[in-house]
Amino acid sequence: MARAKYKQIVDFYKKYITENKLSDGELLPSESKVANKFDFSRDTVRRALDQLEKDDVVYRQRGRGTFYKDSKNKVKEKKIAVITTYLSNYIFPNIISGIEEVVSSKYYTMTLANTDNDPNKERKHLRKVIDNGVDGLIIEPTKSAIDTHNMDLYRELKEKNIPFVMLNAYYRELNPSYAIVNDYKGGYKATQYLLQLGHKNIAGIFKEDDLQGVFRLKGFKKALNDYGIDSESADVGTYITSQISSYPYHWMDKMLSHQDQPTAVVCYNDEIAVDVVKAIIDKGLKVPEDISVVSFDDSILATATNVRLTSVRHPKEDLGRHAARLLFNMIEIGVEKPRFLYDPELVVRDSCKELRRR
Amino acid sequence: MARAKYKQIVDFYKKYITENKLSDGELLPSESKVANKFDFSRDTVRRALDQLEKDDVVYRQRGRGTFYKDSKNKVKEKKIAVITTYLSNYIFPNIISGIEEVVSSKYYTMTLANTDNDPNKERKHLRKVIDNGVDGLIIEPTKSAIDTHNMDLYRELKEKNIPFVMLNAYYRELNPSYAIVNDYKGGYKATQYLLQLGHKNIAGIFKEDDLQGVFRLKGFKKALNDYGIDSESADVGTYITSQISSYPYHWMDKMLSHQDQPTAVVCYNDEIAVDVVKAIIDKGLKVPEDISVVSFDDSILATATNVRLTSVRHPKEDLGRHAARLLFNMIEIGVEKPRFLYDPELVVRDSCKELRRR
DNA sequence: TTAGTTTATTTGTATGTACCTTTAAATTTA
DNA sequence: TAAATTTAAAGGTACATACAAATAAACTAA
Repeated sequence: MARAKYKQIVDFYKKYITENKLSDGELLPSESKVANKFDFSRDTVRRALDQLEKDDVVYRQRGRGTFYKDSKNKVKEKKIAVITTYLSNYIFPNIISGIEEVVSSKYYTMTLANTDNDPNKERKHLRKVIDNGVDGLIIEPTKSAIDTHNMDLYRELKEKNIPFVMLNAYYRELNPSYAIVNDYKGGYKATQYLLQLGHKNIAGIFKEDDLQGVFRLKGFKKALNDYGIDSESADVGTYITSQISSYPYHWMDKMLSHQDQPTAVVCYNDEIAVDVVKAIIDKGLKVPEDISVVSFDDSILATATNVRLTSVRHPKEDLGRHAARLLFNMIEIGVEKPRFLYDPELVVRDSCKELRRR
Repeated sequence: MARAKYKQIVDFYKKYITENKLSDGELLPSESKVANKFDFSRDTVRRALDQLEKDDVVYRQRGRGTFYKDSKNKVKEKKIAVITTYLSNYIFPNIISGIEEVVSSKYYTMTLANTDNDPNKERKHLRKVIDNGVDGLIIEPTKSAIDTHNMDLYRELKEKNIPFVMLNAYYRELNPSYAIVNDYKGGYKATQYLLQLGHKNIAGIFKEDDLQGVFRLKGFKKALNDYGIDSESADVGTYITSQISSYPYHWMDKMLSHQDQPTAVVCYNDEIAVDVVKAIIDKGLKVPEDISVVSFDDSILATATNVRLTSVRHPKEDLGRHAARLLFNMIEIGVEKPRFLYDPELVVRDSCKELRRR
């Protein structure tokens, strides 16, 4: 069967509704009339009306007829989900605020969840999102550099055509839509700045279980190499999420015991920088007089501390806004792979000192 | 017709499902078998299955059969809405994080919106929440002390039996469920602390368009009176939301030009305290040596600043958690008016000095 | 053993016919 | 004129029949 007859009738009724600009409650041609018109059996017409009734386009009343049921009474608010690693601290409130700003300007609501950078929690929330049905998803992946064991669920998102935008980091193999900061360039610029101030012995501390850290480290090494310093000889500390509370302080403390103490440190982000600065001060040294520090994200911590930190800007609210807009482009216009890549600059403050050229 | 035949078949299938304790996806007797069994036409059986399919009890696959669709797969996730004045700054991320923690431990999702303390935005979001249907709402009212022009919508919430919990402040006339801090006591304790340190000339700056500010001011005055100081003679500055960016600094600046300069200031919250401290420092004075400062909320600002602030504790995450739990008690157990009133204590840090008794 | 083919079973589409129930309008009656 | 009755039209239920399309199991050939 090329095309079911009853579907022709469905189309006929739909066309009738649009062409005659019917409004809510208006009468449609009766079953028998349409059956005669097409020379189909009345049962075929009924089958079509069954379909339309199921689809909530018409309602029927015995003895009266079949009536158009206007869809404007059933506009469903659309829902998007936002899953980030954290909610309440650091730059995340700003990112979320940016998303909310865009979301609530449309007829959408957003649901929030956080993973604490735990892939199991991420899995739970992804499952929930898929099973429950959302119109779109903004997600910051957990441990994006090492752990991809929720890849199956990400693929399920794609199979079920649930539009999603990856935030802050993305899995290359998924070839997804994303809104991220160019961390490689950020790492390069931060390090380049120190090099231009005359620093040669530059240490770095980076998180290695998310892609932001991996790329920042790559940029760090590239800058060193470009300025004639073997990046392999540089002191680099790496840590993972679970070590976050103790590692940075102790690593810096150890660095300061070296005979060949670094003159500058590149820190994964402002949170780490705060610990690093504390370790420096506790050793009786000063920032930037003895040690220069640069970090990332330009968060509230960068200015709240005693030494205002020189930090690579993170767009925060703006990244959130962009992520939301990308998602809307996918949902409403059907844009395939919209992307936003932010090229960060360095915000220079008081935590770095120029070395006299030797 | 006494009873439609197809309804007998509907009942037969329903009975079959319960008696054989079918679980999701199990096969049901085929159309023709049932038709033969009852000696009805197959079309009548189909009519019954159409009904069951419409009711989401079965699904059919051509060539395979008709299968039971277990309803436990259709449990709808419940939805609660959270409306706060702000999202991304100050103590709000913590409050929201506390709510989220409780919400996501259950099979709930939460939607977020913020009002910027603007009653019009509040109205928009309330309208959305009511029209769209949520299972519950946590809301921090805007300008709770002066503006109640969304009272009609709050009443609509009650009429439609949508459970809601008011956060941080509440409208007494609604007699609602709430999770708040006892700001009166907080105001009293903060002021009492200064009085006990020997301060007699104490100024205060309070926000007057929300109830937190009104109650904190009341507690402030009560403490003064209890210690034999006429609260009417005290220097009190009040401001509203729109003046927040300029008023506190200038007010403090003016205070310091008085011939009878205060020795201590009670500030509405840490944000204000930061501006007040800045005004003091800009005059060449020091905290706490010249002027003592206490504030409210014990936020990140209280410790991030140069002078660590003595501040009245706000439970933040815990308040969020409590608000969410109260709401669940209303939704799931039907508790009538669950309430949480936090009795705050003062966190003593470095911003106050003891005066020698004269 | 494996790959393709056939067959039986199941649901999906379609037609024709018959009669029932509800509704609203037309007609009749008091 | 107002109330009661009749009638036409609409959708609702039911049966018989036929063939189409999808699926899974049984069968067959390489």
